[in-house]
Amino acid sequence: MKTLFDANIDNSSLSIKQQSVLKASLILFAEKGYENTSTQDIAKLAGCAEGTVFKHFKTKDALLKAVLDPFVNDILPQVIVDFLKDLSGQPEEHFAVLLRYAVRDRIKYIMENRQEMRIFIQEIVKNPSMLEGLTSRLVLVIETSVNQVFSCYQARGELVDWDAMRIIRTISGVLLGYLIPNIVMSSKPLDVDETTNEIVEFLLQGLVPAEARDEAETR
Amino acid sequence: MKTLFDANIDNSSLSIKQQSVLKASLILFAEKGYENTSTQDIAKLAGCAEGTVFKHFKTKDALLKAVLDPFVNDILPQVIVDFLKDLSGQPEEHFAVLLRYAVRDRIKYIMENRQEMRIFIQEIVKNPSMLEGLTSRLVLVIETSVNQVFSCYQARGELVDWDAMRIIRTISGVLLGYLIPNIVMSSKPLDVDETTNEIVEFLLQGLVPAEARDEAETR
Amino acid sequence: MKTLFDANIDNSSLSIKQQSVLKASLILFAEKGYENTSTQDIAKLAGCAEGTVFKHFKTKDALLKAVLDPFVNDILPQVIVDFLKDLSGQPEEHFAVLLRYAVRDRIKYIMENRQEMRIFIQEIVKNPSMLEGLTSRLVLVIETSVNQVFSCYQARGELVDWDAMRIIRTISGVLLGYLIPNIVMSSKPLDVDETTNEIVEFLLQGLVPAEARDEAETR
Amino acid sequence: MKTLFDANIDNSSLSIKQQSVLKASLILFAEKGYENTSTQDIAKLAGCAEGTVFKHFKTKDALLKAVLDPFVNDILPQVIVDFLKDLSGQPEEHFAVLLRYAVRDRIKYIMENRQEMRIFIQEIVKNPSMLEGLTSRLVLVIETSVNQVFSCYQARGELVDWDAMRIIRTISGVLLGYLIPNIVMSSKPLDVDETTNEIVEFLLQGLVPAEARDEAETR
DNA sequence: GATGAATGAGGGTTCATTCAT
DNA sequence: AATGAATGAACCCTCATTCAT
Repeated sequence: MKTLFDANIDNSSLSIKQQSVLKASLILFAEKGYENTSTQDIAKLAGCAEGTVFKHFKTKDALLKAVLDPFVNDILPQVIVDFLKDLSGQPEEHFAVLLRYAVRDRIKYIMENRQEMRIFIQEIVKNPSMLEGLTSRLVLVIETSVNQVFSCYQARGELVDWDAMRIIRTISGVLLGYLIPNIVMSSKPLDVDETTNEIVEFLLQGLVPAEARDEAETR
Repeated sequence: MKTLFDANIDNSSLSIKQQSVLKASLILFAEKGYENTSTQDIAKLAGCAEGTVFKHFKTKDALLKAVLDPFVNDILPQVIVDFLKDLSGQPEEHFAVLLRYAVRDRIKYIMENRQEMRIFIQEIVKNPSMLEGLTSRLVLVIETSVNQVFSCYQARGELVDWDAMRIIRTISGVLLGYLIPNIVMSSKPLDVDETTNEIVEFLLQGLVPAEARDEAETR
Repeated sequence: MKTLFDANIDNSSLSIKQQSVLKASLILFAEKGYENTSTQDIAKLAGCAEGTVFKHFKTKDALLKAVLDPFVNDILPQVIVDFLKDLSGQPEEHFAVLLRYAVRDRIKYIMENRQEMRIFIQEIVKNPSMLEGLTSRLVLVIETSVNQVFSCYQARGELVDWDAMRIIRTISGVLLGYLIPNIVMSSKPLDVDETTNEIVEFLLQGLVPAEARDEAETR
Repeated sequence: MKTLFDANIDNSSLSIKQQSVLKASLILFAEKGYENTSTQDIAKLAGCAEGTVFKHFKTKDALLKAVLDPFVNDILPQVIVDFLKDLSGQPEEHFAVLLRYAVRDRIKYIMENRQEMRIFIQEIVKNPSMLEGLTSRLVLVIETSVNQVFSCYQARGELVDWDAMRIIRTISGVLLGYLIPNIVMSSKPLDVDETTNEIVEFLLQGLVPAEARDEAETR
C-alpha cells in the first residue's frame, strides 16, 4: 500500500504551473464548491491561461479527481491503518492510553487536510456512490486486522466486550460527530488538545469498563 | 407529527402545479444537488412548463429557500424543543427511559425529512454562514431551558454531573456521527429501532453513572 | 377629417378598466419605452389582471397602436391644419402677428401631449417607415392649401419670397429643433411664452423682410 | 477627419472577430434598436458564435457602451470644439464665411456618424439622464471659450448682439431641427451642400445684421 | 367581462473545452 | 508547454399570450 509520501510523487512530476493549478483548485473547490468554481477562476488564481488548466488535466472533473484521489486512495486509508497500528503497536500499554494517543494523531491529521476533507464531504453528499469503493476497501483493511487488535485488550478487561466492528463504528461515529461540523464551518480550526480530551473522555466512558478506567487513570 | 409540508402554511396557498414544483425541487435537489439540477429538470418532473417554475418562485435560489426555510426555521428548532420537552415532561421517570424515548422520536423525525436534511447539509458545506443564524437561535432556545431540565436528574444521580451544554453537545455529536453518514448515503434508510438502541446504549455508558444505569434496566 | 374630440370617442366606448389600461400604457411607454414595459407592468399600474390587458387589446402591439393612432392620425394632422388655419383665418392681420399666435398655440398643444410625442419619437427612431404614411398625408394636406395661404403675405411684402414648402420646412425645422430636445428630456416642461418669444423672434428674422418687420413691431 | 473607429484607441487592441462584433452591433442597433437586436443577431452578422460576443464585452449593455462611449465622450465634444475653432481660427474673415465653412464641416461629420447618432438618439429618448453628463461637459467647454469667439464679430457688426449662449442655442437648434429628422429616417442621406446652403442662409438672416450681410455677399 | 395560472419561445449569459499560434 | 480567442451547449429567466374558471 502506498503511503502518503508516495501519493504525492505524481504531483511532483508536474510542472510548476500545473502544481499551481492543482493548488488553486484545492483552495477554490474547498472554498466555493466544485460547481461554483469556474476553470477561469482556477486559471486566474493559478496565474496561468485557461488553456493551461486543460493541458495536463484533460477535464475539470479530472482535476477534481487529481485533487481528491490521493486523499481518498492514500491518505484516508492510511489514517485507518495508522490508527490501528497505533492501537496495536505497544500492547503492553493500557488501551486508554493508546486510544488517547491514536485519536489525537488522527484529529491532527484530519485538521491538516481540512480543505481536501471539505471537498470530499461536498462530493460525497452529492454523489454517495463515490463512497462505495472507499468503504469496501476500508472494511477490508479493517476486518482483516481489527479482531486481533482489540481481543488483547478485551482479554485484559480494558475494553468493552463488543463486536470489533461495532467498536470501530462507535469511535468513528463519535469522531465524525465532532469533526464534521467543525470542518464544514471552516472559519475556526479546532483546538486539537481540547477536542481530544473531550472525545476521549467520552469514548472511554462507553468503551472501557469502570474498574479498568480507574486503573488507567491512577497509573 | 408534522412534516415539512404541513409546517409550511404558505404551501396551502400554492396551486397544485406549484406544489408539484416544490416537491420536484425537493426530490431533485436532494438527489443531484442544487447546482446539478436544472430548472428544466424540475419542470419536467413537476409536469409543467419551465416558465411555470418561475411564476411563483421568482428565482431558482428562491426555490431553494422555499424548500429549506420551513425546515431550517420551523422543523429543526422544533426538533430541539421537542427533545427537551420529552426529557423534562415526566420528571418522575428515570433519565435513561426518557432519553431513549426522546432519541428514538428525533431519529424517526429526521429520517422522515431525509431529503430536506440532505439538501441542508449540501448547502451548509458550501456556505457555512447559513448556519450562523440557525445556531444562534438554537443556542438561545437551548440555554434558556436546558439547565432546569437536567439538574433534576443530576440531583437524583441519574445523569453525569457535567455542564448542561456539554451534555447537549455530546448527545448531538453522537447523533450526528451516526445519522449524517446515513443521510448522505441515501440508498439505505436507517432502521430506527436498531440505531436507537445502539446510540442510546452508548450514550448511557457515557452519560449515566453505572449504579443508576443498573437500576434503570432492572426497573 | 376627424377632430381631436372625435378621436377620443373610440376610447370612451371602453370600459373603465380598459381605459385605465390605456392610460397606464401611455404613462409607461412614455417613461420607459415600449420594449422595456411589460404587460405585467401595465396590468399592475392599471390595477387589473394581466389577462384583462389582452381582453380588449389583442396584442401588446395593438395597445401601442391604440395609444398612438389617435395622436398620429388625428392630433398631429390637426396641428398642421390648425396652424395653417390660424395663419390664413384673418388675412387683414400682419403675418408676424399671426405667426406668433399660431406658433404659441402649437407649442402649447404639443406640450400638452408630451407623453404621446415621446412615444411617437421613440417609435419613429426605431422604425422610420412609420413616418411614411403620416408624411405623405401631411404633404397632401399642406400642399393643397399652403400656396394660397402664403401668397397673400408675400404679395404684401410681409413674408420672404421663398417656395411655400421651404417656408414650412423652415418653421417646422426650427420648432422641432427647440421642442424635441425638451420633450426628450422629460423633467422640465418648457415655458411656453418664453419659448414662443425666442422662436418667433428668430423665425421673423429669417422669414420677414426687415422693413416689414419694423412695421409689425411699431404697430 | 477622425471617425468613430479611429477615435477609440482601445479598438485597435481588439481581435478581428471582436471588431466585427462591434461593427455588427453598430449596424444592428442603428437599424432595429437596442432592445430589438438579439445577441444572436449580432453573432450571426459578425460571423461568430454567440459566446464570442460575450468574451470581450461582458454584457449586452457593455456592448452598447462600447459603441456609444467614444461617440459621446470623444466625437461629440470634438464636434463642438472644432466648430468653435473654425469660427475663431481666422478672425480676419467675415463671420458669414466662417459660419458656412463650420456648419458644412459639422454636417458632413455628423452624416459620417449617422449610425452612432441614431443609436445615441434612441438611447437618449429612452433615458434622458444619459444626456446630463454630456451636457454639463459641453456647457463647460462652450462657456469658457464662446464669449471671446463671438465678441470680435459682434464688435465689427457682423453678428447680432445676443448673449453668446443664445447664439449657440440658436445655431444648434436649427441644425438639430434639420438633421435629426433626416438621421431618423435613415433611408435617404442628406445632400451636404444643399442642406448647408439652406441652413446657413436661414441662420444668416437671423444672426447677421442686414447691412453686414450684403457686404459679405459682395465680397 | 375579468381573472391569474400556465405556457413555451426566445433572451442574455456562463462555462468547460478546443485549437491555432 | 503555454496561451487566450473562439466555441456552442446549456443554463436561468422574462414575457406576450392563452384559457379554464
